[in-house]
Amino acid sequence: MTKLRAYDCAVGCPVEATLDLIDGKWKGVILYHLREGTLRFNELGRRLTGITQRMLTKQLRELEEAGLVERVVYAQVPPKVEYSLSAEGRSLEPVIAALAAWGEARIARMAKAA
Amino acid sequence: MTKLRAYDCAVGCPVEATLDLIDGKWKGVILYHLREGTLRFNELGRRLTGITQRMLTKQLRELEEAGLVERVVYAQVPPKVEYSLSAEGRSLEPVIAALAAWGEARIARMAKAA
DNA sequence: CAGTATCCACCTAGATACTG
DNA sequence: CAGTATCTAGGTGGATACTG
Repeated sequence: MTKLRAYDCAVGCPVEATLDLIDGKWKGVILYHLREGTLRFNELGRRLTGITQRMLTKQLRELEEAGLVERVVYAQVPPKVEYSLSAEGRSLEPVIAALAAWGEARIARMAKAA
Repeated sequence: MTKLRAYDCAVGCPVEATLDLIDGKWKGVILYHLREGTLRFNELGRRLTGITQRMLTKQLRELEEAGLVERVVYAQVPPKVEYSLSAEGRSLEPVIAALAAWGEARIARMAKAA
């Protein structure tokens, strides 16, 4: 037993709750791109450098399950599937914007340091 | 080759840049707790339900290397080590606050839905 | 008190190939 | 077009024991 004592999880957990949803290299960026509007599966893929179809599918399913993204399938051939932010997802926009703004400032600082 | 084409990484990457730094279940929460002031190693540990010493050490080292957290060692027995936000870390406060605020609202919504 | 040192199970995510 | 199916290397993080 080296596990540290636990006595106040509630404090700070909201941060974790949010991060859990937008975690993992892709979700935040997906949300970022969907802010601008609806995108089809491959349109989104093209905006996410290096992601595989498998990963994109997985991340979108998780975002959908979290209620942040909506998926609309058009019954046609060739298939057409559109992804967009749900109301809950749009409520995250200020958070995504904060992440983006800070990231930009940080990148600028790093560039200047070099 | 199923990897999707890449042609505009720069867009949205700031989000990823930020998330990379506060990623992984603990860092965001650590930053959250350090907002309130300097904390010693075990004080911090007690606030992070279920974290092991190994993990806490690792996360703190990474935050330190990212320049977000400062570590001050007092040459005494028993040891005393204090952690606090650096200036760069403090610049993240609005972001952490946004994450926390949204998380709280989300948790409240979920509670009401049940 | 504030860590190190090991060991290990699991998961993540990439590569690749195939399909309705 | 929008996925699914497999396989797998590597990393993440947990458990546990030990220490200056």
